[in-house]
Amino acid sequence: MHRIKKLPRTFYEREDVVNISRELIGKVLVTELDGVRTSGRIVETEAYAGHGDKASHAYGGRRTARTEVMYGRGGTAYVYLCYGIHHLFNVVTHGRDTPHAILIRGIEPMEGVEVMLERSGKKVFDRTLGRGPGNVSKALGIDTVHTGTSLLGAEIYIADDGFSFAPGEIEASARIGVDYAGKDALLPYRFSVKGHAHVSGKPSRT
DNA sequence: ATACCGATTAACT
DNA sequence: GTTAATCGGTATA
Repeated sequence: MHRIKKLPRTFYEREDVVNISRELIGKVLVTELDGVRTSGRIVETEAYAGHGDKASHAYGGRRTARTEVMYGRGGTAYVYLCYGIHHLFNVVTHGRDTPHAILIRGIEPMEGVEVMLERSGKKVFDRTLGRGPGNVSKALGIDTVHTGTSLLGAEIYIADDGFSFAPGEIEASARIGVDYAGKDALLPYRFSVKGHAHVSGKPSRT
């Protein structure tokens, strides 16, 4: 039985959100809601570097009821609704008053596949389960009521099960859907496992 | 109060 | 490759 270690507060409360973003690739995102446990390995992430990052909701120090969570401690969930339909799950990093966050964009389903299929309204397992940020939340049962939830608690957390991808399997690229961010849209803040089926976008070639 | 828009997805042509 | 769906957040008055 492999041992699973929940990531500690110190993992999240560090300065370099981009680096943390890369480190999250290969970790396991777990939700345990209403006694039902579902999990998946993170294969795609994007870093949002707070006030200095035009693509971030907290750009320029913007602070509203929605983004308030990002100004809290590292190790907190920031969930919001996009396009009125999709719940996007983010991990808040850095300490108080520095609104860094990491969007989880893709997971490879592990435990509770049946439940995830049901939540996603799918009949059979395929690559779209857990592929793309909206689908990640749907599969894991995360929605906006979970914003502000501590990742050190029992409901939602990220763990290290000892597995890791080889450095060469992880690639950096520009973030998705942030064209409005000008030059910040070009920053290589997106990390993904090369050619992995549960990474959004076209299959990457080597 | 009202108006515009989005860290997307799925279903089209 | 293109586009409709859909509604809370944010800005503006």
